[in-house]
Amino acid sequence: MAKQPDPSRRSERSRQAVLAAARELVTEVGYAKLSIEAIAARAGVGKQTIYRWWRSKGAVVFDAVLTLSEGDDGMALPDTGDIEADLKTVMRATVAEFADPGFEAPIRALNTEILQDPELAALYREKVADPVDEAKKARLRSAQQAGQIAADADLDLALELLYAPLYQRWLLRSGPLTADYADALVELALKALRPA
Amino acid sequence: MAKQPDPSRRSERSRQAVLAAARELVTEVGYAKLSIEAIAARAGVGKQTIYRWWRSKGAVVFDAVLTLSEGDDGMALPDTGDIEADLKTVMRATVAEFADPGFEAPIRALNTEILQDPELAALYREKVADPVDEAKKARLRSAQQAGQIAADADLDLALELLYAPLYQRWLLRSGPLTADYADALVELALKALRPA
Amino acid sequence: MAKQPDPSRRSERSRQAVLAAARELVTEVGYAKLSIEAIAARAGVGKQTIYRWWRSKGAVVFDAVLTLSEGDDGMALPDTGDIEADLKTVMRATVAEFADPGFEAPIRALNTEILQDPELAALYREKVADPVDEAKKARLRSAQQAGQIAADADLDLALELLYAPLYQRWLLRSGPLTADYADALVELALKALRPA
Amino acid sequence: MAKQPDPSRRSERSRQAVLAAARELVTEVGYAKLSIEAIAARAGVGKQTIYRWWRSKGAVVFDAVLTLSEGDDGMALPDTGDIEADLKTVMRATVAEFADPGFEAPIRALNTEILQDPELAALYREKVADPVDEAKKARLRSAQQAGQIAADADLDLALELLYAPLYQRWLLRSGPLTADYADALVELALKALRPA
DNA sequence: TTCTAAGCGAGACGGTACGTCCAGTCTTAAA
DNA sequence: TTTAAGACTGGACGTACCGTCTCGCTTAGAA
Repeated sequence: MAKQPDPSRRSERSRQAVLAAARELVTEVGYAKLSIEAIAARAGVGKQTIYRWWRSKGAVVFDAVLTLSEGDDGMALPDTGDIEADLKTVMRATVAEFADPGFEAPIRALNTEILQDPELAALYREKVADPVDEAKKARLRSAQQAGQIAADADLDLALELLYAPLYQRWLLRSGPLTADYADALVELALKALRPA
Repeated sequence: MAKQPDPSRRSERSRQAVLAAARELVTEVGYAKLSIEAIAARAGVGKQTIYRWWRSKGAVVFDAVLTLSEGDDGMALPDTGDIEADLKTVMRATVAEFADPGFEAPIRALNTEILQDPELAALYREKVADPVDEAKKARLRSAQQAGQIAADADLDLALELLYAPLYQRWLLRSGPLTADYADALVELALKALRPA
Repeated sequence: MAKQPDPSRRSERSRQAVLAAARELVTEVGYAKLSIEAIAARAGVGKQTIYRWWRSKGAVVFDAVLTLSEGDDGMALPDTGDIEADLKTVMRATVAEFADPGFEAPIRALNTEILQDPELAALYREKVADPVDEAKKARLRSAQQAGQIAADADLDLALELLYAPLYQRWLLRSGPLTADYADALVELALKALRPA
Repeated sequence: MAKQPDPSRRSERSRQAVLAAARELVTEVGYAKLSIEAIAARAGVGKQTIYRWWRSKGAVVFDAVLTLSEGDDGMALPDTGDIEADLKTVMRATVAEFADPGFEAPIRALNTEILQDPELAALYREKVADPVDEAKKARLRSAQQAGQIAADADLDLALELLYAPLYQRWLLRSGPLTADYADALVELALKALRPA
C-alpha cells in the first residue's frame, strides 16, 4: 500500500507558493499550456511537493481557484424585498467578474478540468456549487413567501433558467455579456416564475 | 511562404481513417489522453498526413465530431402546429443522444476544446451552432405567427432559456437528464415566452 | 564552521544496522543501484544518521566491507619454510573467497568506489592494502633469507607479479579463477624471483 | 515485442556529437557525475536519441572510448627480433598514455563500467581486449620461435604476468607509473618466461 | 510511356513535460 | 543532543508525445 504523507507536517509556505504560481500561470499562458514543472519552478518548490499533495494539474488549479473565492463562503444574496432588483444586482456582478481576465482565466481553466474529470466535478459541486446554489435558493424561497414567485415552482429548475443562459454565453462566448443582457435575462426568466 | 497542400490529391481513405480513429480513441481513452501519435498509429497513417490537413488535435476531433452529425445539415425541426409538443420532442431526442456514450464522449471532447480555443469556437458556431440555431428560431418564429409565443420575444434569448439549462446540466453533470426533465424545462420556459 | 558530531554519543546499534543493511543491499541489488535511502529504510535508521557519520555512499560501503575482514588485521601468512607451498595456500584461499557471492559483491563494490575516489583509495591503501602487503612482504623476506628468493629482488614488484594477475582476472572476469590457476601463477612468478 | 530502430536511418551527425560530448564530459566531471541529460544537452541532441541507440550510460561511454582507439584495430606490435626491447617499447607507450588525462579519464570510466556490467565486459573483451591480446600473443609466439621464450610457456598467463601489474598499479594508483617501472617489470617478467 | 512532383506510411530527429526516485538538508517529537 | 521519521528543494531518470524532417513508395497528370 502506498504511503500517505502527514498533513500536519505540510509546509504552508509551499502550499501558498504553489497556488499563487498556478493562478499566475493560468492567467499568463492559459490552462492548456500550464505545466506542473512551470508551477514548481515559479513557486520555488520541488515537483515532488506538488505530486505529494495534489493528484493532478487539475487539482492544483481547482485549489488555486477556490482560494480566489475564499471568504465568499457564508455569502448571502441581497434581499431588499424586490426579487427582480436583487437578481439583477447579482447577475450584473457576475457579468462584471467574467470581464476581469484575472478571474476569467482561472475560472475557465477550472471549468475545463471539471468537464473532463467527474471526480473533480463532484468535489466542485460539493465545495462550491451546492453552497452557492443553496444561498440562491434561499433568496428565491424568500420571494416565494413574498408572493413574487409561484409557490409550486421547482427551485432547482428556476435556478437553471436564471443562470444557465449566462453561464453558456460566457463558456461558449456565444454572445455579448453585458449588464443589459443580465437585466433582460432576469426579466424573461421571472415571467416563467411568477405566480399564475 | 509555406507550401500549401493540394486538396485535390488528398487521400480520402486516409481522411476517413483518421477521423474514425479519432472518434474511437476519444471514446476509449478520453480527450485529455488522446494523442496525435495514437490516432496516426490506429489509422495506419503517417503523422505528417495529419499535420498536413489539420492544425491541431482539437481540429481533428472537431472534424471527427462533425462527421457524426453530417446529414443533419438541412435539418428542420418538426412543426405539428403545437410548439410545446414539438419542443418536447426535440429536447427528449437531445437527452437521448447525450445518454449514448458513443456520442457523448466525442461531443464532450469537442466542447472541452472549444472552451479553450476561441478560433475553433468561432468555427463551431459558424458551421454547427448557427445553422442549428437558425432552424430552431425558424420554428419559434412559426410559433409566433401562430400566436403561441409573444410577438416581441427576443428569439436568441428564448433559445438560451430553452436550451442552456439542458446544456449546463449535461456539461457539469449537475443533475439527471431525463425525458421528464426535458418536459418540465419546456413547460417552464414557455411560460416566459407566451403572449401576455 | 560546521558542527562536528560527538562520536562518544554515537549509537552503536545504528552503526551496526547501517553496515549490515549496506552489506545485504550491495549483494542483493548491486552497488550501482544501492541508495542511501534504501540503506536507511532497511536499517530502520534516519537518513540524517547516515549523513552524520559517513561522507558518501562509498564511505558506507567501504566501512561495511572492512567489517567483513575485521579480525584479519594482525594476520600473518603461513610460514612452513616452503615459499611455493605457502603462496599456493594463500592464493587458493583468495580464489575461494572470490567464489563466494557474499564476499564477492561487496568487495567488487568497494573496488568500483576506490577506482573513482582517490581519497577513498588512499584510505583503503592505508587501512587495508598496506598492512596486508606488509605481511606478504614479511613472508617474502623470510624466503629471501632462506635463499628461495633472490636477495636483490624488489619485493613490491614481486608482490605485483604474484597478485596482480589474479586480481585482474577477477576484476575483469577475463578467465576462470581456479585452484589450478593459482598454482600455475605461483609457479610461473616464482621462476622470476628465484636466485640466479 | 519492443520495436527495433532502423540503423540505416541513423543520424551519423548525432552519433558523433553524442560520443564527442560523452568523451568531453567524462574528462570534465568524471564518470560518476556524468548524466545522460548533460550528454544530450552538450551534443544538442534529444535524450530519446541516446536511449534509442544505447542501452545505458555505460554503453555510451564504452562506444565513446572505443572511438578513441579506433584504427588501432589491425595493430601489430613491433618486432625487432629482441622481445625485451619490443616489450619495453610497448609498455613505456602504455605508461605514457595513462599519463594523458584526455585518455586516462575515459578509460578509467570504461573500466568502472565494465566492473559492474558483465555484459559490457564481455563486449569489451570481444571488441577490444581479445584482438589486442591476440596481437600481443603473436609477438610472444614469434619470440618463442626465436628461442627467447620457453616453448612450453602458457601465453595467456605470460600476458597477465607482463601486463596485470601495470594495469593494477594504474587502476588502484598504488604506485608511480614511469618508464623505469615499465622496464623493470618487463625484465622481471621475462625471467619467468625464458627457456630453462 | 516515361517523367516528375505530390501525397503517402514510416519513423528518426531536437525538444518539453511527464511522474518517479533519490540526494542531501531541514524540522519535529520521543528518548 | 542524538535519534527515527519524513517533508523539503532540486536534479536526473527513462518514457511519451510534440511538431518537423527525411526517407522510399505509390500515384497522378504533363511531357
